[in-house]
Amino acid sequence: MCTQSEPRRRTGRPRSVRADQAILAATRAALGDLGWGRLTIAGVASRAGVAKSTLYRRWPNKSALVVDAVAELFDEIELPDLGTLRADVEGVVGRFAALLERPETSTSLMAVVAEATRDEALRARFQHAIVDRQKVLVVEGRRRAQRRGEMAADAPGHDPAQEIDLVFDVIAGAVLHRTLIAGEPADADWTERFAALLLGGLSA
Amino acid sequence: MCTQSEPRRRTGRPRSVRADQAILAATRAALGDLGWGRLTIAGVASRAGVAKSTLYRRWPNKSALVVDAVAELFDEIELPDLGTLRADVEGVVGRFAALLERPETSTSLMAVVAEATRDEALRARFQHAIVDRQKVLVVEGRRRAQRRGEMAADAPGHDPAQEIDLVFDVIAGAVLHRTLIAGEPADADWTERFAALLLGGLSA
Amino acid sequence: MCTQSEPRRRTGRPRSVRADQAILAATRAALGDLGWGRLTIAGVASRAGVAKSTLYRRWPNKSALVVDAVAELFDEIELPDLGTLRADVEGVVGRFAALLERPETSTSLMAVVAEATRDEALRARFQHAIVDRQKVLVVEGRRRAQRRGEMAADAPGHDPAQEIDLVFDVIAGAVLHRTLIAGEPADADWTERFAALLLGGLSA
Amino acid sequence: MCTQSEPRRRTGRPRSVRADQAILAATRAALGDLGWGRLTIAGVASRAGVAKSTLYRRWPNKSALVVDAVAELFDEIELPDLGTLRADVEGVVGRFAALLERPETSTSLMAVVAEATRDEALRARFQHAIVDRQKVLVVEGRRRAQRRGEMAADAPGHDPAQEIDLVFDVIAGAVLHRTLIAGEPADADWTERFAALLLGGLSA
DNA sequence: TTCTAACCGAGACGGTACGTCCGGTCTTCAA
DNA sequence: TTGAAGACCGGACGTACCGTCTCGGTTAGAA
Repeated sequence: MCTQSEPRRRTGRPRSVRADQAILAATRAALGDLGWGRLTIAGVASRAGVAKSTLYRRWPNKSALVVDAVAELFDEIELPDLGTLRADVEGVVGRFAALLERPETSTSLMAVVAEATRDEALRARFQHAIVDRQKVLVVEGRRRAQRRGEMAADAPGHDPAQEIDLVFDVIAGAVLHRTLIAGEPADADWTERFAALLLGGLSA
Repeated sequence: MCTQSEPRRRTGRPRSVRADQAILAATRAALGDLGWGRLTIAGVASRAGVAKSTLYRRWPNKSALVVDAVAELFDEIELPDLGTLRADVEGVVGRFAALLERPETSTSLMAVVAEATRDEALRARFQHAIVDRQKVLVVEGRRRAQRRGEMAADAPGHDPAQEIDLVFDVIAGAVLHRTLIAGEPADADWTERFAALLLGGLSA
Repeated sequence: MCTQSEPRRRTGRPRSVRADQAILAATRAALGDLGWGRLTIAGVASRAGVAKSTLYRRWPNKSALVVDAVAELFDEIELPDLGTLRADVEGVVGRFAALLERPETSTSLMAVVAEATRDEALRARFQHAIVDRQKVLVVEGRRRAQRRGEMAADAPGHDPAQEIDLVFDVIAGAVLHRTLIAGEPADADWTERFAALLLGGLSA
Repeated sequence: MCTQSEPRRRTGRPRSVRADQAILAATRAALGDLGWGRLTIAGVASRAGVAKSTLYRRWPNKSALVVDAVAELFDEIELPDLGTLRADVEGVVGRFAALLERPETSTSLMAVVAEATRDEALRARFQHAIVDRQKVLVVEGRRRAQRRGEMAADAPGHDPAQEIDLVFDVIAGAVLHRTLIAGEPADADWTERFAALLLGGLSA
């Protein structure tokens, strides 16, 4: 959501919680049907059964709305412990790829990134709502692998942040490129070969 | 260019060659200044000192124009033989990163990808003008490494296309994610660590 | 006021009397500052230090509010006996002109008339609150003139209503046209010449 | 029309003359159907079969458009020589009243006056397009009456402008008040009595 | 005194029109 | 035929109000 961080006022009619959800759902539906380019604020409001002004009271523009609408999809990603590091990697790749293949995601993710290039506030919102939410999966997978003994524990004076970022860049970037730019599916075969490459690199 | 493949007519006033270049240059300048979202056709025409109709005679719409304008930037990438596979990998990563950090590239590349999600013709144009042009660098680098003996030669009945695609996804994807999505620079340190990871994976 | 004629309920918190006056005064102030076109209900409420709902509980819409706000100004007009018919005519012209030259009157009177063209209820309210209140001045002035012998008494079987209406149309219309449409001041000179013309016509 | 006074450029596609007329006609139709308050720019454009931007290229806002649309109606008023001053007066009163009783006129005239109170440019446009156009009728009627010997010729050193203005205020104002404010028809009977009053005043 | 109905402020709600902007097409004249 | 200029249609944008509504809280008069 957009303005929830503020210390909620207590006077006046409270904002409709149903409207929030209806708008976000309508946004995702519209993205799936029309894509980013054809998506219209008025159209979203209409789908949501809500006045345009109600929508603008919550989000300042199309980009911010879409970020929040898509962010909710990323909440769904979880990584159950699949027993081995290889399985965990393949699992997260599969889930991320599945997400990117949904029409509402693919069309909007890149458009938001493009907008964010010029809009610092949007970039921050995007980072917080989507990117950071993904990175925890890498952190968690790494912790498990260390617990299982598949990876060495962190050296005492060593910050693993750089390594995590790099692995995240490689995983997320590869899936992104495969599905959205190369336009090929990240199917089981590709996933397996990618995991082999990554694990080989990590163990070297 | 867009319509050059057609069999040029002979009658009437010939098209101004200067206009072509002026339009593409103006497009890149406008992308750098304004980003994809604020770029307007009329603005580009004005910068180029050209009428809108002159522009539309050459490109069917905004996306196609931007693809061609950006594609020219990718022509600049070349990969001189740096002596070792590791140096070649670091070289191509560095060049690609430098390209993505130019404002006219970063803002437009993702926007075009987003548009291409819904527009098959645009996707094809994008593939041909940008993606394929990059992939040859991987093919070339691989050939050199084999010549040097750093990589095994292709097995007789084995098609290396899959392997090339995967490596391309990893390289391009990682740089893309690092620079545009994570918003961090792909500096020398990151590049070195990435190359180590990739080469480790390849040799495993 | 608007809803005062109804048989006041007895229970519950009574309406604030101060609010009534504050709203009407704020309306006149806003009319003077902004004119009819820029006047907003929310703005009036804010000036009056009152909530919008408090305002809507009393008046059904903008037009009705403005009619009542302006009507109070017309209550101020009185016609002291100035000794002669000519002086009385000049007196009423002067007072009416002074009223029309106040910014809150000039801007709103015509706008209300325009609205009333389409709204029968508003027209009735306007007639009662403003027009009729003016006409009595003509009636009173005529009675005085007859008493003084400046005009002949009414013939027994003759209804003077038509004559009164006509004179009212001429006086009010001429001042209105002079000040609001021609945009010229109804100064002493014009008033004198107008009175001469009217009295000439009446005595003929 | 609005921008005709400028020295017409010669490059580019010329403005559609049909659009001008279609827009003005649609405005009058909409005024008649809906009145000033409900009239919508988009609605006018739609009636005229024209894009909104085409309309805004010609008129800056609703008021200016309506002034021009109504002004054309005033062009229709002419005063054929009816033989006597009395007949001429009754004639012009009748025509003016007929104009004010048309729904597109009555609803918009006062609204424009209201707007003009705050907008000097609009006031000037209104003066030129409507008020001045009416006043010539008084000038012309007066000239005829002098030619017929019904009125004395102008004294050599005397400027008749003041007298003309006054008579214009009385005629136009009375009809206006009768029809729009009092809301009574300016029928033959009223017209006759008004003419008698005015002519009595003029000859006195 | 307590109850209670109507009030009050604040502000969100569904609507609707505004005036601006831009995309892509068409029309004119000149080169 | 191309080019420059600019009007054309269409339609989304984000803003501003309207008149209604829903909150929590207040304030008399009735019980």
